[in-house]
Amino acid sequence: MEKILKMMSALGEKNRLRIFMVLLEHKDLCVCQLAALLGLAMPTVSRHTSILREARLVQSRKSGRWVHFSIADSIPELLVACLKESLGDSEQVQDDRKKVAMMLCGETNPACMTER
Amino acid sequence: MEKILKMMSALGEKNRLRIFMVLLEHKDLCVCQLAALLGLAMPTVSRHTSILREARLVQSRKSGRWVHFSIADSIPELLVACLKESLGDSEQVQDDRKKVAMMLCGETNPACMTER
DNA sequence: CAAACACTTCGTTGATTTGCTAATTGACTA
DNA sequence: TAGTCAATTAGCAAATCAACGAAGTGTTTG
Repeated sequence: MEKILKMMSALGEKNRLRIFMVLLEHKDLCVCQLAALLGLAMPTVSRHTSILREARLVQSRKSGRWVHFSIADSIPELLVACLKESLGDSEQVQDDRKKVAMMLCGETNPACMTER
Repeated sequence: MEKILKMMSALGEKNRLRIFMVLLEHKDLCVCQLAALLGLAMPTVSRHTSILREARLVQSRKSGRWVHFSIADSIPELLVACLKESLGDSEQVQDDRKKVAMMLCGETNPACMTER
């Protein structure tokens, strides 16, 4: 019960839900990309990602000085299905999708992407 | 997005998740039965049920001086499936199931059930 | 009509959460 | 090696939340 409870409360916060939905489509985003997306300070995003990780919704992989986040392997399939169905075409999710796509094309760069 | 967010944060609190899981199996429980189950004061339970109702997870029906709660009709099926799968056999859920069954048999009575 | 009962609303208190900046860690690079 | 950059940790202020008891609403019953 504790496990589901953590998952639900992790996803019951707007910024964390946005992070999660973005990660469903774009693997391996780093903290500063997420910070740029959400318009939050890096430490704030770092805490959100660690809450998502403790809830086993997200996993991280360190690579050089970056930490890349992805959806966890062991995540309940029905939860993902439910979220995709319920807000796959929500305005917020679509906006975020576009923003990240632009980021990855290099059209709008957060600090961490200026030289890679 | 706001809708799912409300649902998730409603279910991200232990007592509300317990109420929801119990209602999946027993329709038409009233506030004082839920209060007896959870060991909480009635105003506290009333607040929880109203949060669940605002999140459209639960619906209520007034009958005389009682208010009976049930799972809402329009609830996302996948969410229910996910919760059942994830914690259908959780210890807490099983305990609550037993407690409510005993309550309905009249073996342990909250105040509201002494004369009906 | 008055008392009892189920429930809700209100006001308060203590705990938790979200956001920030500043300081720290660890890894790359000039 | 010193400096830079991504990320985390620590510490703090503001907001939110969960619990309670007291008071109020509406309904049944004596």
